[in-house]
Amino acid sequence: MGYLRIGELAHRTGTSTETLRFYESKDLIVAPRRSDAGYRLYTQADVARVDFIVKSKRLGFSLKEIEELLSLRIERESKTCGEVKKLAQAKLMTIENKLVELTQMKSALQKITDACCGGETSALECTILNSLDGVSGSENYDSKL
Amino acid sequence: MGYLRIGELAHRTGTSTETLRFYESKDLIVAPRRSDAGYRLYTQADVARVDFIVKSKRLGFSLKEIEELLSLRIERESKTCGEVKKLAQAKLMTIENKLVELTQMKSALQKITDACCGGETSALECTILNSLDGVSGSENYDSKL
DNA sequence: AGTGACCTTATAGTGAAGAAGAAGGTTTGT
DNA sequence: ACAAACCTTCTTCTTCACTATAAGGTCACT
Repeated sequence: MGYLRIGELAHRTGTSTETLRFYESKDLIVAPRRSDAGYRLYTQADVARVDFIVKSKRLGFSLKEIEELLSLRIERESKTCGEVKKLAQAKLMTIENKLVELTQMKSALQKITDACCGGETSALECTILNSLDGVSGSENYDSKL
Repeated sequence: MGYLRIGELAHRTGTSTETLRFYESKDLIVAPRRSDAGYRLYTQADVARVDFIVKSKRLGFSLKEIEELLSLRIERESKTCGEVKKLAQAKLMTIENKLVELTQMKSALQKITDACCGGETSALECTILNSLDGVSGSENYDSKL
């Protein structure tokens, strides 16, 4: 009891059974235990894991990057603690960069909605690019790890 | 003078000439004026536009969504002001959602790096999924416009 | 016993976003 | 004048992330 079959997991995470099998083949989700008939049986932990994958995808991470994020774990006795920390910090920088860029985009969009239909005082022309004026041109950002 | 050829624009934006022609074919960048020989001649405005495209891609927007963002412009006499505002607000919500999720991810990663190698007090096991514990399971987020 | 909704593997196909290559014209430096 | 480094269009190829199809097994219900 308490186990989910693949269709139910797909439903709960907004994915599809094909996608879930695909993720398993890519080692993004651990191969779950099987029923006598060979059906995949998932747990709540799998729901959380798939939710994380879906979220991360929305944020522009590739499946490869998501695998890296999911593999981040500190274990006692781990010999690779330094590596974990290094990778985690690299990911943190990536995320902080995304946060900055998203925030810029947000304020640009807000400028547009604020100027729009707020009365007859609206600008002659306002675009998202104009709204971003003076906010970082090309800043030679390098996302390579 | 002042014009860039396609190679230079590619270099400045961290893209490639093929990518820029591809974006033009997809109407993400406006077909620029040509030299007598037929070479594309770009301006600073094009640099900003391509920079925006590159940034937006990093944030997980598809080329189709980026086209929508770029088409957002308020013009005086515009008959579609209401639509502009509606679309801009929808995009704003998408962005705010991304901001929330990124922020959660950031603090989860920070938990990991903080716990890691800070001494012998590190947790038995800390993963990004554990760090996200209690922070929104599946929240039925619907990104459809 | 049969039907329909589920599940299995394996293989092939799709769409997005480029990347690579062919065949040729242009520009710049020496 | 000629080579190197640009540029042009057009067509084909690749990678990623699914998506669909085929052929069959399982489960619950009537």
